[in-house]
Amino acid sequence: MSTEERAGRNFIEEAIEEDLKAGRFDHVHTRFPPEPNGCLHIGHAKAISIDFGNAQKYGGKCNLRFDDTNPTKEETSYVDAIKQDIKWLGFDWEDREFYASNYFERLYQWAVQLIKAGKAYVCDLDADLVREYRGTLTEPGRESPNRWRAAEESLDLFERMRAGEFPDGSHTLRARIDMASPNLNLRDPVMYRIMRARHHRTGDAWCIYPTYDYAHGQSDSLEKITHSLCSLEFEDHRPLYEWYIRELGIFPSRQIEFARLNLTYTVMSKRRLLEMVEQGVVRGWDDPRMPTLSGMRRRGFTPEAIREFLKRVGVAKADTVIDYELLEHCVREDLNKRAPRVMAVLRPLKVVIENYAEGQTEEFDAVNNPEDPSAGTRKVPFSRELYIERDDFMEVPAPKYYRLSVGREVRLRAAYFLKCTGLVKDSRGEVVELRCTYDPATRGGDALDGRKVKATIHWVSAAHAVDAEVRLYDHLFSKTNPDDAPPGLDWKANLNPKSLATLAGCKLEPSLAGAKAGERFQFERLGYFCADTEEGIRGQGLGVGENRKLAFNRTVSLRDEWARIQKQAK
RNA sequence: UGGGGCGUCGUUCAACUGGCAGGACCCAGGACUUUGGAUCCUGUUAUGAAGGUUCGAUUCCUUCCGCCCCAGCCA
Repeated sequence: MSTEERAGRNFIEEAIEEDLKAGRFDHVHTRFPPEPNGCLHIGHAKAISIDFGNAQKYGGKCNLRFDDTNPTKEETSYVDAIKQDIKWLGFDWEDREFYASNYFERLYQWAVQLIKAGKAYVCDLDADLVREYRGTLTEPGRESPNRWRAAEESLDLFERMRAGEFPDGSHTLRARIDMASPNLNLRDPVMYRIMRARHHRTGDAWCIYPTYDYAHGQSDSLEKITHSLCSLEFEDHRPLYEWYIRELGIFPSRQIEFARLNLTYTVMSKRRLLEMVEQGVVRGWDDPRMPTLSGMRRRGFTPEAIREFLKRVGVAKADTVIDYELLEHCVREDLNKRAPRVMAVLRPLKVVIENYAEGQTEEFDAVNNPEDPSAGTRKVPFSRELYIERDDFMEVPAPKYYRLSVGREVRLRAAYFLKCTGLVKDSRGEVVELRCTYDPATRGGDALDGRKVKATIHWVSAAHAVDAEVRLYDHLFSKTNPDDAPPGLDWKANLNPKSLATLAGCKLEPSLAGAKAGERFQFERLGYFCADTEEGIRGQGLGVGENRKLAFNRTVSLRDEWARIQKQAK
């Protein structure tokens, strides 16, 4: 292996290669182990790409395993959503869809084995007492009164726990390890708790459920996972997983921990995302402002852009907060290459071309994508009355503003030069219409006399335009770090009240009338937009039939030099 | 205070394991442009601190400082 190949390798890849070289494993088998208690977010996408990515890279396999050990929080609907998201991201677990709940009987038998070996016991302490006996960070814990109870007695009690003889919370099965361990996870951790809850897969078959800590390592072991990749907070749990594996004498996976992904201007914990969903701060898990994969999908992000983003983010052990701008950069880069250009006027201002005959129409060929000649051209209708963007006209032009103003000439994209000759105001003094003239000699956008214009603006023929609703999204939080809240307030105080702006009555070029849900476009000079999948017509795309309602979500704006200049001027 | 981790440009990842600290994003200039887009060029800024070993330290040693995680019958 050349030095070039070695360089740039992350620490997980180095570890895997060491293992392969040293013969600790002769292949690579990983797993992605979500709990079906919420939807996947971009942080999970990092884990997915590490788990599936390393399997791919080393010619191995990656399992999908639902860690469903807590029936009070888990639902089948989340299982389905998670599967959909992983597929969408572009990864495939083939037929290896597993559940920790598949192993309940096996885990139970192992627990029995540990009890018989004197390594586990039934404890009668309730939750409060268990906590009290555990000690603190600096003081050792105390032994449970039942710690040395005979194995036969524990066995009997454990069987009766399973049989449903005891009320919820009255007993637990605990591993007998070390109440004085500086690692609290080793102070006789709970293996089983009594919980009368219907499980999404096993129904009412069980009234005792294994804890995650008891189930996880053995699940990996059962699946012969070689490399169990997880996030940093489980580092302290590794000695516990290894204890179970050792005591049971079963296949030892190697756990390697990496830092989770954080993004500026957002929160990334399922608990908080759930809270926003439940409190109606957002419209659901797939609200386009959410960092969930379903939200990002609806927003218009591509799986390719997300994978590229993750690649650039890298893998390390230091806590990280990635600039949201990097994500934006990656979508723009991807969509620039693939999204067809169209013209859409979000805040319409009417233009009447005085020297263009009433009732006359013509069509122009507009380039679909200057980055991709094979994308071809389309027809765009033109007529005497147009809509242009309000922002593309200034009654009193600011310095360095070189769009339209009375007396100025600009180019209408793919059409003609247009000169503003006057304006019409309403009773409140607001400009409601521009009077203009066009130059017939500039058809297609070039002046034969060689004269130049400083700006090219987009437009839509009023008579041919289709109406749509367009949603403009901004950061969900107004601070880069939502936790940076005033004294006494929490992260919710930093919710951005302007994270959603809904614009009705937007005017789109007619080619957009048949846009299908999920289709992405560049609205020229504005940004990338995605036809919404929720509103409009279920399944068959938008803009047809009785339910006609076109709606687009802004994925990301184009980089905006003018906005920068304005900002600097302030 | 116990244990486990982590400290390299503003952000993130590198530096072939002792040899000129590099890339990407961001930012600032400029070129080009029928998108103030894209593209291209240029530029600013970093090894947490102090000692030590060495011809030479981001890398090895010592001490210190800072940040994150752990006291669920959550995962």
